[in-house]
Amino acid sequence: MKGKTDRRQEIVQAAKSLFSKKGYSSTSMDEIAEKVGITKASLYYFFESKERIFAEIIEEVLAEIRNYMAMELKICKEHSRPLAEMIDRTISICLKNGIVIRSVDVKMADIHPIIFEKILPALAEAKKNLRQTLACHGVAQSELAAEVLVNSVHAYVLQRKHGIKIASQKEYSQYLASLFAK
Amino acid sequence: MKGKTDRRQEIVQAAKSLFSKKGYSSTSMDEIAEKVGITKASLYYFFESKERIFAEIIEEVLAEIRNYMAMELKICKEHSRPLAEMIDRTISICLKNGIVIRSVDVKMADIHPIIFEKILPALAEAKKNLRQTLACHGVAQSELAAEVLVNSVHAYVLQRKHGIKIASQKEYSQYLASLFAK
DNA sequence: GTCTATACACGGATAGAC
DNA sequence: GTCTATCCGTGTATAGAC
Repeated sequence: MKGKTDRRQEIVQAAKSLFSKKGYSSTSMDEIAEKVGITKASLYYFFESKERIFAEIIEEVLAEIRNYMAMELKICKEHSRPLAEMIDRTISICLKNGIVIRSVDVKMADIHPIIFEKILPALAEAKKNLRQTLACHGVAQSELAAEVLVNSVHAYVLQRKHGIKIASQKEYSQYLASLFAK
Repeated sequence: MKGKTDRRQEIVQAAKSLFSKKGYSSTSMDEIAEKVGITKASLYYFFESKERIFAEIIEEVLAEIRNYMAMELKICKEHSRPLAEMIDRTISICLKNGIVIRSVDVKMADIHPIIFEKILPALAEAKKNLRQTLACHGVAQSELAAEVLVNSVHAYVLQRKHGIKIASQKEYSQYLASLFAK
């Protein structure tokens, strides 16, 4: 009925939404299947395991983030734009994806080491791009700044997902920018 | 053989260590029991459920954090001490406990609402004390600052636990202080 | 491709002996 | 208090029909 790629993508979307909210191990294949509107068995037509779905999500998200970060670096080099806007866009991208990938999270998910090793480079490159972009915006100690920024955005997305009261996106990004700018 | 309170405490310690590293739902009662050196069944002599162990850990950690925060607030009001030192001490306390409790984490653990409601006040008070302490140190927008600080320390502890390369505690606390101080 | 049925392992929890 | 044995629900994954 659906194109093969469509279904795959639906599954990835459903799983992404559930993993990001409840965490990898608390999410069952049944829940993913139900969200897609098929049965659990059908998932295994597209993916050989739950871990493989997780790996695909991570690869997909990291690819998008990496592309985005590369673009931000380019923007920063060519024009002079406010840091707050860059952070605001970063939060938007992360909210759209609904999930912020950090190596700790992957380690906590207890994903098979071989899969983990495969995604490490993408993770490292995304972080490197973020660091360079911050440096380009004149942020001091960009390594540590990137660390703080990633964790702040990670927590922001999570809290929004769980309906926990938190500052507006605009307020939050301006605050973070003000921390790094001074 | 052991005093009743001792065993209870051993169980709490083992569970704390495992929950904080692998997360609540990825940790099994068997693992906790093995770490203590008893069987799973024996755990149920002391605790009626896995959730109850979790609740006890949270209560214990929050009590310590709350006391510590109250002390920091007092210190700050009476003497004038560097912010970096306060942050450094906070990280030490969190590393010692091995776990930083945030409401998102409790929500993600999918703990029974009734238990969750019980710990909410302690969570709120700890955060309030942190906010006041930061304000006392002259930190602007202390609400947002507390948010960023908690998440940074949370991530720091987690990364240390998983052996992920990160700045030294001293460097990290000084950096965070420098962000808030300016 | 999607389903029903099922195999199989794991995890939480209890029963009852010692 | 701690154990062995066991119950039972859930979860991943597979077999095989349609």
